[in-house]
Amino acid sequence: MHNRCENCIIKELNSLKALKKDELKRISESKVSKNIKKGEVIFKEGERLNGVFCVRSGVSKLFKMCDNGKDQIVKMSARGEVLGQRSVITDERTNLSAVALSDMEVCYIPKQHLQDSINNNIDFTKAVLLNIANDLKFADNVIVNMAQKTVKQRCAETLKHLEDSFGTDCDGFIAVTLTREDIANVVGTAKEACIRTLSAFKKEKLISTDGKRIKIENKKALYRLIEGL
Amino acid sequence: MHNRCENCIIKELNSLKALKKDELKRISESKVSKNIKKGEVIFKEGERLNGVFCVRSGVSKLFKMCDNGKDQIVKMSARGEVLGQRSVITDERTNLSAVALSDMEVCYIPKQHLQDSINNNIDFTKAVLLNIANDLKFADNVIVNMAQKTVKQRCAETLKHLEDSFGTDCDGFIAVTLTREDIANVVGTAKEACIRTLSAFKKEKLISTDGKRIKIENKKALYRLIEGL
DNA sequence: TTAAAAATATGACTTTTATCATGTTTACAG
DNA sequence: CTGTAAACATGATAAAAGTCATATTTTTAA
Repeated sequence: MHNRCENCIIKELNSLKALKKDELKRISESKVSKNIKKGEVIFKEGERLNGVFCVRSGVSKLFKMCDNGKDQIVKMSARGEVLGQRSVITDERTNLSAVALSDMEVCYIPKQHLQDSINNNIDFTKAVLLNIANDLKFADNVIVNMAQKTVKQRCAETLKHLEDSFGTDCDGFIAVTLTREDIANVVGTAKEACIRTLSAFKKEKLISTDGKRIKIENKKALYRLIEGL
Repeated sequence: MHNRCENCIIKELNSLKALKKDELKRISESKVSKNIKKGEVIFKEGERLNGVFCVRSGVSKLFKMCDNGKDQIVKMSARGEVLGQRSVITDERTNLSAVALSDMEVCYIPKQHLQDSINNNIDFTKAVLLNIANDLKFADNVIVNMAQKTVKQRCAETLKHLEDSFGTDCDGFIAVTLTREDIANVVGTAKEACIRTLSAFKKEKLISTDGKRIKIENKKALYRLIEGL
C-alpha cells in the first residue's frame, strides 16, 4: 500500500503544501515511490523530464559537467527538495544533472499534475514562485562568492552552509558526509586545494574530522574567516 | 499627460504582458515615470522597496558590494527588465543594488498592484514564475562559469553575452558601453586583468575597440575560446 | 577651453590556485 | 578476511590572477 500524499509530512517543506486535498489525492494515485541507491543518476543534464522527484530522505547533488572535465555542484538537495521542478515549470530540458549521494527515498510525480495545479491553483503557483525566487537569491549570492572570495573563504562558507542545511548528528558532526572531491566541487576548486584547506582548518582547530565526517569546532572563527580574509 | 500602460510596448518584454486591461488601467493611474541619470542609484542592497521599476530605456547594473571592496555585477538589465521584482514578490529587502549605467526612463509601479495581481491573476503569477525560473537557470550557469572557467574564457563569454542581450549599433559595435572596471565586475576579476585580456583579444583580432566601444570581429574564434582553453 | 579627475594601459612582482607526482589510508567487493 | 580500488594527503612546480606602481589618454566639469 502506498503512503498517501495527503498525510505526508514532507510536503510541509516545499511548494506541495499549497495543494488542495483533491489535487493531493490525484497525485497519490499516480505517484511512484522509488528507492534510489547511493551513486545512482536521477537525471542527466539535457534530459526531458516527465515528472519531478520529491525527496523524502537522503541527499543528492545538482551539478553540471564542465568542459574541463570537472563537475560543478550548484546545489545540495535536502529532504523536501522537489528535484526537476524548474525544468518541468518551464517545460525545458534539465539544465543540471542530479545524482544521489546517499541512499534516497523519493516520490516520482508525473508532470501533468504539477502543470495542472500551476494552471488552476494560484496558491500553488505562488508557492512555487516563492520557492524559485529564494533559489534565485541564493544563486545570486553564490555568484558573488565564487567571483570575489578566496578558496579558503569559500571552503569555510561551504562548511557553514552544509551544517545549516543538514544539521549535525549526535556527535556534533555535520549530518552529511561528502568526499573531499564533492566538497571541492561545491567550493569550485581542485580537490587538492580543498584537502589542503581543510587540513589547515584542522591545524587551526576550526574543525575536526573523523574519516569523512567533519565537525565545526570554532564557529566564531570559521564564520569570521568567511567575511574578512 | 502620462503614457498609458495599456498602450506601452515595453510590457511585451516582461511579465506585465499577462496583466488584464483593468489591472493595467489601475497601474497607469498610480505609476510614476522617472528619468534616471547615468550613475544614479536606483536602489541599494538591503532596502525595502515599495514598488518596482519597469525599464523603458537605458541600461543598469545589478550588483553586490563585497567585503574586499569590489562590486560583483550579477546582471545587466536591458529594456523590459522589472527591477526589484524578486524582492517585492518575496516581500524581502533587496539582495542587490541597482545603478544606472546610462540615462534611463523607468516607470515606478507601487508594489500593491503587483501583489494584488499575483494573488488574483494566475496568468500573471505564471508569467512572473517563468521569468524568475529563467533568471535562475541563467544564474546557475553563471555559477558554473565563475567556478570553472578562466578569466580569459569568462571575458569572452561576457562579450558574447553583452552582444546577445544588447545587440550592436550601426557600426557593428556592442550597443552598450561599459567601463573596463564594470566589465571586470561582470567577469569577476580585477580591472587590470580585464584590460589585459581585452588587449590580448585585440592583438589576436578577435575584437576591435573605439574608446569604450567594442566590436566582435571574429565571432567563431571568440566563441571557441569560451568552450576550450 | 582647460585643469582636474577618471579611465585605460602596461610592467614588475606577489599571491593564489592548479597540476602533477607519489605515498598512505580507507572502503568495500569477492 | 584480504586484495584492489578509491579516497586522502602532501610536496614540488607551473600557471593564473591579484596587487602595486606609474604613465598616458579620455572624460568631465568649472
